[in-house]
Amino acid sequence: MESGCIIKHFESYAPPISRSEADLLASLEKNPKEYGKNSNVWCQGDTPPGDFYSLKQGWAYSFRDLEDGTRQVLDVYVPGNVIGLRDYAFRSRVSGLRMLTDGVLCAFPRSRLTEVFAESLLLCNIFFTIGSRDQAILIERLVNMGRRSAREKVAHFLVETVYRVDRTVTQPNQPLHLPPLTQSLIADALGLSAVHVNRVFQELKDEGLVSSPPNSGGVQLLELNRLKEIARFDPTYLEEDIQAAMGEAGGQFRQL
Amino acid sequence: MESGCIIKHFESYAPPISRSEADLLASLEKNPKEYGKNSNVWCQGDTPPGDFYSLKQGWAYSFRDLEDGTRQVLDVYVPGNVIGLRDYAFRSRVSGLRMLTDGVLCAFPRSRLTEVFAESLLLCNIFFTIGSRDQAILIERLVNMGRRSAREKVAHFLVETVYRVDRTVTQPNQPLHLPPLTQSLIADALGLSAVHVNRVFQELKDEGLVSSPPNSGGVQLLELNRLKEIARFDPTYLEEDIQAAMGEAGGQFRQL
DNA sequence: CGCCGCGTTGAAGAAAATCAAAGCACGTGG
DNA sequence: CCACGTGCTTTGATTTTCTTCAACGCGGCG
Repeated sequence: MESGCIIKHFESYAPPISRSEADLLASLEKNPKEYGKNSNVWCQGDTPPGDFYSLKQGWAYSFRDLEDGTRQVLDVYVPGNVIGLRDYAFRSRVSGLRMLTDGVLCAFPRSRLTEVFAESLLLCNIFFTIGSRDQAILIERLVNMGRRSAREKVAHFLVETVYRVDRTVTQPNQPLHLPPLTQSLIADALGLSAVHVNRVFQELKDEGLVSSPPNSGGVQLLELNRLKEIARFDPTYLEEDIQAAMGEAGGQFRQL
Repeated sequence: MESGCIIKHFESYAPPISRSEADLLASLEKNPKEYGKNSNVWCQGDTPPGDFYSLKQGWAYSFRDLEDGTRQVLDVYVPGNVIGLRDYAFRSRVSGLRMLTDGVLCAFPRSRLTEVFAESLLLCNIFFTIGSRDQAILIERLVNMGRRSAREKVAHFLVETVYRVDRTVTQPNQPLHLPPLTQSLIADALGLSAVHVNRVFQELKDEGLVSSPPNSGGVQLLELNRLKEIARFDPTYLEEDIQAAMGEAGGQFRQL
């Protein structure tokens, strides 16, 4: 994380980044702040939606609380993710953000984003890419929730999550490491009841596809390929490409 | 539509638009093309994802086809909407786009967008606002699908759709006019079976909340307020605000 | 006319929710 | 060290919601 988590993450979009733009990105990581497990970074309805954040360490998730006491988990974030662009156009937060574990976030004010747009066309494109990717993930979750069985939903959610973790934080030979997702969080993400998620888990455990060692705090995926089959998982929606987005003009910089 | 549907739509985000920027926007409406009802504008997987489109006339929807023959409808578009930003970061289309009625679309190439970013900070912000709004809509659909009953889902979907139509195309004293949504399209949008959607409709009709005159081709909402209650509809997520997004620097232009 | 897409209806069955209770790990305070 | 509370998981019994299958009606259109 030493060289800047955002930069590391963005390099996966656009490997060759200029020095000045790296500086620009680094400036977005100026205000690291620690947040405790289960603390709210912001709440839905907060006004005005002040800052964006980059997640430097730990896991977080965004969610909506409903009038009837239930909630919908919208997305789970891994280190390197940029969070809060979603609220860009609104007067108040459309969803809450809460820490899944202890972690570190870097805030940067919304107005700063406009400056970044003005200063670098590449970064403007990168942020657009992030927005596009965020939409692709939401769409896939929509498909998952709308047209798949509980078993498929759970498998898909797990596989997607390891994929996303893998992209940014996995060390080479570590086993696939998932955040400490509780079953009721998964349920709230997939529109299921916690009880039913548990039953699905039993099934998957009996088949030897996942395990949940009581102490390690989370789930382990034992048979990733089998789970992908069950989920009919197609990772296309996670494989964005800033080069493609910018076309032949890919390398061009904005004149300052 | 004569003065440009996009412009009209964007003025609802940011009323005072400069002449040069209006020209820029107008240039995005240069290639109107007609599409027949049920024709595909593009298909999921099409590569590369060439153009964005603005919907000038008619209705359209985006969707994903699944391996098992089912499909998930992702969003319904009304005139004035900009469609396809979602694919910005990808090598191929993540979803298909099909016409719900005869209509007119204006294409503009992806590369053109980068030029627009370079030329106008305001427009860059506007496109960012569109992306943010698109996300908010997807999130609301996620909530709808995950944590509401079929009755609530249908009510919510209908109310949202009239709201969006209302914003851009409704004439003052016309009755609330919906696109000709088939029940199975609604089902595919909400993750329900067409049969069950039909039963929900029967219920709503019996209560006098909606009607479906056989010839008018669609649904009519008779008791909007009652439907909003049922759906627990909160329009916040449709009320974006470019001014807020740009902050105090709202009026500034990029130096060319 | 006859086909086709869409809406409607009924009956049966599957998937998931709900309700209720108990177990288990972990931390906290006595 | 042990008792206790708390949050999460597990399990069974029951009920609800929604799906599936199958059939029929109905209007438009070649």
